[in-house]
Amino acid sequence: MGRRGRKKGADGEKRRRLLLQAAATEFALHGYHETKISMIVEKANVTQPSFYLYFQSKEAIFQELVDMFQQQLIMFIKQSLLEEGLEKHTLEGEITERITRIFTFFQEQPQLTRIGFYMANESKVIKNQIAILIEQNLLEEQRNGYFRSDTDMHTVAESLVGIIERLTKTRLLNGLSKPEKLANEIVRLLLYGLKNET
Amino acid sequence: MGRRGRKKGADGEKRRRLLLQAAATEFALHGYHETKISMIVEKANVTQPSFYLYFQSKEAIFQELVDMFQQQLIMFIKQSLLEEGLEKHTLEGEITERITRIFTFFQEQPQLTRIGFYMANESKVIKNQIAILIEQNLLEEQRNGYFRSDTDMHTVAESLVGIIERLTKTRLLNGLSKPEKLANEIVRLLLYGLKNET
Amino acid sequence: MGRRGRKKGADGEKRRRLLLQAAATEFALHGYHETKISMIVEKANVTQPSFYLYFQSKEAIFQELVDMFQQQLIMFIKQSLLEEGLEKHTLEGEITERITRIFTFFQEQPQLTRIGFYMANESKVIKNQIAILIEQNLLEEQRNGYFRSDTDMHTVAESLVGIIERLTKTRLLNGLSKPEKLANEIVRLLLYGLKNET
Amino acid sequence: MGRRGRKKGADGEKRRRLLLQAAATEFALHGYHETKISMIVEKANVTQPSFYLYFQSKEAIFQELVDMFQQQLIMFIKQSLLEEGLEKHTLEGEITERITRIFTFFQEQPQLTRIGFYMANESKVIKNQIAILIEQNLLEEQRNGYFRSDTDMHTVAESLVGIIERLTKTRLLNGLSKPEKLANEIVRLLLYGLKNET
DNA sequence: GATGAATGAGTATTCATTCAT
DNA sequence: TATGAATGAATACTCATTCAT
Repeated sequence: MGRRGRKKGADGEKRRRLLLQAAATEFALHGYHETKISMIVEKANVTQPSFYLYFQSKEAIFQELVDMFQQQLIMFIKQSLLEEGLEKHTLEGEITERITRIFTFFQEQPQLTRIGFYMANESKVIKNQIAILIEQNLLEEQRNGYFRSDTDMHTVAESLVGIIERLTKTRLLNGLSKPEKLANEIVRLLLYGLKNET
Repeated sequence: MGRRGRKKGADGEKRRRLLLQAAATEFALHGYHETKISMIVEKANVTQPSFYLYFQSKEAIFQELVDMFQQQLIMFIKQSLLEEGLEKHTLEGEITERITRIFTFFQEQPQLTRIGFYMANESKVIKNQIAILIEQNLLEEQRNGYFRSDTDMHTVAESLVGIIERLTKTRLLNGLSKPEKLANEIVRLLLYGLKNET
Repeated sequence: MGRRGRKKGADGEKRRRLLLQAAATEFALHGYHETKISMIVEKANVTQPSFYLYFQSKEAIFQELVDMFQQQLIMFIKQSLLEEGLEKHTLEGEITERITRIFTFFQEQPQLTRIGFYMANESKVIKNQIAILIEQNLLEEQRNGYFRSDTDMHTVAESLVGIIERLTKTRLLNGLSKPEKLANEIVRLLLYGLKNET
Repeated sequence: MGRRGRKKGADGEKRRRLLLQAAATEFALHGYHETKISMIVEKANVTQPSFYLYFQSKEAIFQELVDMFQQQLIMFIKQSLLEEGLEKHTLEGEITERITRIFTFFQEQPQLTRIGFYMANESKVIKNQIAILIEQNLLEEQRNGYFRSDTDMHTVAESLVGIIERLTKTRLLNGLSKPEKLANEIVRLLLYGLKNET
């Protein structure tokens, strides 16, 4: 069951994970530049050369965290696409469910989210990918007649990403709101608008 | 015209502005850490020690740019509050106008916006202030019966900030959309929602 | 009289030369790897960052010394070619003169010689160039009938370079012999051989 | 066959030789400093700590290779002294034979030669020893009247070493010339010189 | 007021070498 | 005997900041 190249037993893997965890914490807290290798290794109780036993450079470990975020997020979304649609019978419920899941993922991975969704250069790409995914979904519903045909779904998708981005930061990651509640509020707003119907 | 501090004459002021402009360009382009003092002074055609004649530190000049953004934005918003409400007779028009103005300001100050709205630590505070302002407006309209009473205006305000934040980055600052168009789309979305009324 | 790019006054140039001199001494003494930047700056009475004010890297200053050696050597040889041939009437005398000059140059630049002729990667190229130059000279004399026609001048040229290389190290640079004497011995050996004519 | 130190068995010896061979290859190719222990052990398919089971340090293994070169060379020369002189009847033939043998040894041990003759600090000593040996031979022939009495045999010996040194590098080790040919050319040059007798 | 020159204090990275098992 | 893992000790290089003139 050779894990990764020629070396590293269970002990090494453990230490590797320890470093990744420490790095995640520090990066999430202080950002890339303000986080020094010395801070990471201190938190992981490891010497500085040991760090380079497991990671090529500071940039490399940061990138690895970003990749973890990205891959886990993609996996998470793929799974969501497979599971859902079965039980939820209303459109509103389905959309709410999808957004809830994204929030849930962010909630469960607060550090990776801070790093991959807010700090990395790739975060731009990641958000764009999400926006595209959302847009495709919206377009399908629009074709199915659920949404107004005069609305530019690209802008809507971008807006939704913006909303998620902001609420994640101001309400979710600090524990002020729960995924379900946030998703519900957003969906109601986007579906029905603010305007009083009277 | 006796204006003239202890030290710098008109020439000095010119140089100071030159440095601020150069710093704005560089910071907006490369971010805080990747921007070196040497890059700023080179762009401003000024020697390194001269820099410290006008600014205490790298952080100080960055902060000054952030402050400029914040103050100009506040001034801009205050003016908007005074001017508007006169001509626009519909609620939708008024809201659209307000958002348009924010976008317009961002469009006119792309570098300061990048710095003060996206890179600075204060951007968090700035966005919060905008969110509060928006929320207060929304709450008033809600009290006036224009908006549903069952909607949490805090979340709406935050959402709007998120939307503005994202669309500014992905559509406005790169010239893909104009303030009016963006504002219109947003307002329609938020007022009436996506749902097909049939 | 702007010397070199935009900056550096006389003071800077002085320090630059100081560093070059110190580096030459240290490199000649300890070789590239065993010479640390700290040794160079200490010898030059300069701080480490100052070093980087004048040279991009350790490799760069070493290369500069190598280039100096190479260029001075080329200039020296060119000059020799122009001057000589006028007074010296015998072939032997002319050849001796040329070799003497090379030794003289090495003697006057012992450190650069150690660096550029023995330590640098380019030394291979430099020696080859000298060998080619010598070979061309020998071939001409051969065509003129001064030298045996059955001798491979390429090998002779290479041999002469080998002789110069070794005698420079074992006799010249440590002051055991003088250029003239060495050149005389070599030329006599190469022209007439060892064999007793009886 | 009770040979067997305290620790290493036959397997150990094999490994030791493997390491020596790998080290020879790497040192010959990249030099001392650019060769890392990690490169040696990788080439020998051995772990890093194993290396230290057989050699005290990087310097030690390098030194061992240098010693091997030196001892083998001495042995080789001693053998040559015993064997020759019997069959070769002419002086020229005898000298040619001796030089041929040295070249042959270098050709058969290219890596050790590169290390011991060109890279090691001892190479200076080794070359000096060879020079002394040669000088003694030459002096004897001189006393026997074969060589001019007005020639400084010390310089001749040094010159011969220089020639061998250079031709080995530029013609022998890269396969451009064969020992016999090189030796012949050298001896003819040194015995009879370049000068056309007419 | 202006500048050429200088530097203190970091900071990532490397590598030979050695534990602990 | 063998090895996965660890590390002490350096080392080149950077950059914001400040003298001295």
